[in-house]
Amino acid sequence: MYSAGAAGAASGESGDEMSNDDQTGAQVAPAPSGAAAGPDEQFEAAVRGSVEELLDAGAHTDLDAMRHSAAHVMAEAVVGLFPDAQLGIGPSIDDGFYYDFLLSRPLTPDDLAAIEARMSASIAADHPFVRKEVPFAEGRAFFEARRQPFKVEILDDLAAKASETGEPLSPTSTYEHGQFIDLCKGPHVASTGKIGPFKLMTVAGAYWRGSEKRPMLQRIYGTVWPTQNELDLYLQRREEAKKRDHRRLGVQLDLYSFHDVSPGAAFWHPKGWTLYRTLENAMRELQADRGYQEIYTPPMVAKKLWEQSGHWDLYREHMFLIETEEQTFSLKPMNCPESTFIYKSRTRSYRDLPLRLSEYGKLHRNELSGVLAGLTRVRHFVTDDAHIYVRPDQIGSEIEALLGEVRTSYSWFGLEPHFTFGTRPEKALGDPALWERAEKLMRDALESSGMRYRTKEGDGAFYAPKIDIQVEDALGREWQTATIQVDLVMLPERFDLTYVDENGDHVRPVAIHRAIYGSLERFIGVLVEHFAGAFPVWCAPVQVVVIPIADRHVAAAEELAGLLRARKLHVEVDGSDSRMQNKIRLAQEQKVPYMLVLGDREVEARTVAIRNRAGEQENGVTWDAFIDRLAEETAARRP
RNA sequence: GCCGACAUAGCUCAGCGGUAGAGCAGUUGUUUCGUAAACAACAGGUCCUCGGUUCGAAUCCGAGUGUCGGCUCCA
Repeated sequence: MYSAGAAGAASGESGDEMSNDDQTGAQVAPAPSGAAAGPDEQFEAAVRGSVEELLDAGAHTDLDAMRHSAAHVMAEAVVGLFPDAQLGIGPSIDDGFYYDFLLSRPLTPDDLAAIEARMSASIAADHPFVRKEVPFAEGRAFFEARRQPFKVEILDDLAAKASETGEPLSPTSTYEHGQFIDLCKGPHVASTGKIGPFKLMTVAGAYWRGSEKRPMLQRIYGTVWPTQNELDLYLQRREEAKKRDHRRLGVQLDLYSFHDVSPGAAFWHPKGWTLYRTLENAMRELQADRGYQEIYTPPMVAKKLWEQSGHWDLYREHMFLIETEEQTFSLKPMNCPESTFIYKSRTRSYRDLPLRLSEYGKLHRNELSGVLAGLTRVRHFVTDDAHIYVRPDQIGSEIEALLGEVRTSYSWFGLEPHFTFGTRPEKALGDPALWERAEKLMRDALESSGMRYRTKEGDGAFYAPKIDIQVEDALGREWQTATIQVDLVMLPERFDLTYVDENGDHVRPVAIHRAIYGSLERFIGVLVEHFAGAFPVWCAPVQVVVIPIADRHVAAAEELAGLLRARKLHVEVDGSDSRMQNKIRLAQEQKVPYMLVLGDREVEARTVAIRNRAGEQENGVTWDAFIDRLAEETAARRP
């Protein structure tokens, strides 16, 4: 919205919303429609808080322009209620808009209602949006006089930038509607009457220019759509997402819970832990097929190891420290450094490589209290981690194979992985030349694999460039899960790893860090929301509920359950004295794939009446036939 | 960590200065039932914690803890 020379706005994608957490991951913004990236395309975001970012009101389409116009109308309403309000920025975003304000007091829900009422009045009045351009100095003086220091700051930044590049200073453009005037580059709809049905959603804090060193403003989020129907659909979608919230379903399905005695760590209930182990074991099987060897290393490690690995310098703030007997230890935030002890426990030959060491290590990261969120952002979690030591010539084929692991395991859930390549970050370990080499190796592997990926510069781990994998859930939200990193720096150099090559020389191996689920915790959170709790048969914590119709059928039900358990299938018997209808209702609510009804007919014939959770019915199936069918379905791991 | 909101029975929530309520779940009894809720009785609470105001606090105020919505961060 801010005036002048914001041609670079198109780079705004919402890439700056992207997370680069590699193992716990964080939710990433839905991929912007324009961001479909082929192998050659770069994915670049405006630097957070930069003048480019501030200038980009996100108004690239007609809908964006309307949303951005709604932000102006909201600002008009807020200024009406708070004449001293200082205005930040107010761009359009996915599904709506926001505007940031510095106000004399915190906003309340009542304020939101009052703001909405004023907005409606302004829209009804159908004020035209009028663009004006004035010379820079005049524009600056105008906002200075109106006591809008944030606007003045933006203008001063523009001036500074212009004098740097030697370009002429563009005139200041403003948009005015009714009594309200704002620094803005546009575009806008013709008049306020063109703004569709809207709703203010929430108030939140937001640092000015995204910097925790700057003042915190109050941000109001709103949504606006061309038609009432689209607004209703959007609100319905949000309701649907709420119903799928893994925090809510975790309680409903008795999977896990959270307690104030351990913020950021899940308490796994029997059913949740069954799911957890099922996923873990599926991955173990895949790893066994690929020649991984599982290890286990201590969760608490002395400081000197972290000094050697570089974590002490670059990662200490996220580590839980423990002082004992005048030594400092840390709960490990990553598994990688410890695997080197196992690597170094004997002299390695080139014939030993690739050496694939997997570890389901318990990790602790001291995340800020404010970022914790259910299973998706935790302080304690386990990754399906592995460190693969390879010869340089094996990197390409290994990465190829790892990408195959991702495809295979994600197909168990019907998830379609997306790939992002992250390069050397600002805070990075080691020689830039090594980084360049590692990046080239990874890029080559990606290119030769022929798959689509996008690049995010500076998004690598502090010790290695990485390929991150995101998945989209059933509601189109993207989550970061897996990661593959090619490390020439931390493990090989800092821990002085070598192997003996064909010539008898001691040379450096390359360490590939990889996690396919990423954190089990996070992955399960994503799965719960993706499936809305109705897990595929193969990993459902309860695959079958046997429902005896009357007491006299309970013994047979237990017998059938015993046969199922003997095949490692997860079964429960509802032997309560509830009526059958109620037992079915409860099993439905628990999203159990199969309900087996046992009455006189079935017990006599040793058959079952099958009802699946879609409500489909199949009668007279023999016990053996059902057991074989379920065992087959479980082994096949179909989504 | 920062801004704001919220915290009442196992769960979902009502009550918002005058000795704590509902539905579901639980227990017990009756019922033995054919594809999404049988009937009844009973039991269940330091109203998050600590402090303050008040004759009196679940209710008002302050601090702490946790959670939620964001921001920042995120290997």
